[in-house]
Amino acid sequence: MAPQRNDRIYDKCSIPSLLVETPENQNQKLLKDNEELYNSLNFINISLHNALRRYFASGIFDYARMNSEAQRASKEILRLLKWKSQLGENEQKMLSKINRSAKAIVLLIKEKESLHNETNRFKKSYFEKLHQNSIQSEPSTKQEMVFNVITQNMINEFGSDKIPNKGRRLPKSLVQILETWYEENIESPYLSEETLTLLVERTGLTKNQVRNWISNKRRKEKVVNISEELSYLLK
Amino acid sequence: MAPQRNDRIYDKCSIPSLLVETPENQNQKLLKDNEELYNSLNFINISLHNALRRYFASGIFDYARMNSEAQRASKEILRLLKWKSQLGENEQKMLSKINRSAKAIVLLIKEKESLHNETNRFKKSYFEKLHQNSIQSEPSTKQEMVFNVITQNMINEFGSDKIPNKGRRLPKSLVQILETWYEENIESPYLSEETLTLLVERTGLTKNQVRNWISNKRRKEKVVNISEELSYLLK
DNA sequence: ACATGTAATTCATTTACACGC
DNA sequence: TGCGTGTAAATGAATTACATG
Repeated sequence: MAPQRNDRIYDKCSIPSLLVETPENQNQKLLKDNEELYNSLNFINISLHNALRRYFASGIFDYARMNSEAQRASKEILRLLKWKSQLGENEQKMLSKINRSAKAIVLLIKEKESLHNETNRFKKSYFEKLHQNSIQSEPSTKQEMVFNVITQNMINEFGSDKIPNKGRRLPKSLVQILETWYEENIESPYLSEETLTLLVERTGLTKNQVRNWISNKRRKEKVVNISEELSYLLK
Repeated sequence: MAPQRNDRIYDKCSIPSLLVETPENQNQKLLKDNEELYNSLNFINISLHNALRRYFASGIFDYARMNSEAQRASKEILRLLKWKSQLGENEQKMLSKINRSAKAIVLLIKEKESLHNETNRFKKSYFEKLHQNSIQSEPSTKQEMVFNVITQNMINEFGSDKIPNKGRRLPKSLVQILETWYEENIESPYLSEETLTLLVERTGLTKNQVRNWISNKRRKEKVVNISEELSYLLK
């Protein structure tokens, strides 16, 4: 009934499963028609695939390289896809693989970005508090190191500092947790002290953030219900 | 197939048809329960209805008054509607009537606004061209007069001046015309010289605006089609 | 703690225009 | 040329935070 927004395709396929098959070995028996298009697509697929494997092998997230690789791939694909009527079955399958890899990369990038932002917020409040004027938060050239050093717990501890976050989206994964709780308790979506603590633990958000989210959610549902109600009689 | 955005409820009921019934006479036989709520709603309905009738009787668009009246009504309604379970059938019907009137008023306001904007653009280019420094476009306190004085034709004639309009929405009614043409010619949505002239006449837009719109529409459809294609194989 | 109002922000979409073919 | 493509600017709806009673 309630309009859910989070049905994103690339959440459904796990990233490790993308890496099971090595793309170079697939479909060695090629086709006559569209051979060039197929080869171009295959090349893109391999390069994306390698980018993902590189990351999962080394654990190092080369943001700039991965980003540019994904960007270039998606532009190249759109360039190739001038006329969809030209696409054979094999090209479609290859596109599907490319799409999955590219979206996995985008997903990774976004997660890193949001974690990077939270990291900066943490660093800022941390340094402002303890070393008021001595240590300036060093210009972070190594995003991957920051990512490895800051844990969720550390963010939780310092998350209650007053850095206003008005309008800034919460990470989708956290919203999903809240959304799930709300749907499960749709009959009476109000927080007890225990559920509040539980959700604070699960999400790493502050009490106020959880309370606000649930409150805003109740309001949203209400508005949706009312206007459905009203428009019902409007034919 | 193509996602249409323009299915707005209040486009379906013509405004004059709203004015056929005089609200004071309806439903004189009242109910015991919720009597107070019903009376409040009825009062709002009457005031909105009167605003509309005032406009259609006199032809004068009292923007500020109508706007504030509609705003006040919608706030009052939301305040009354704290719990939808308290709504009886009569209250729902009354809400339906109120909703129709309020939306008609909002529609009127928006149309006036967009016409007012076009009017100002016209005046600006007109005066800049002819009376470079003598006549400054007078501060327009009388929106309703401007609306009555400027015709679509006058706007057409001066619409080809170079006042960039990037990102500014075209009036919905014009977009509807282009949309209709596009759907009718979906098999080959390309403009000949004659169809271009026809659409320029019908919409009052410039040749370039029509060409741009159709071109942007082709691109949009293509992207939609491609991603449907891709997501199909993604399960 | 809640409903409600509303400010600040973001995101996808709309329109306009530049460039190369 | 008109076309496809890239992209800038603006919009408007949705998201989050916070104030009030």
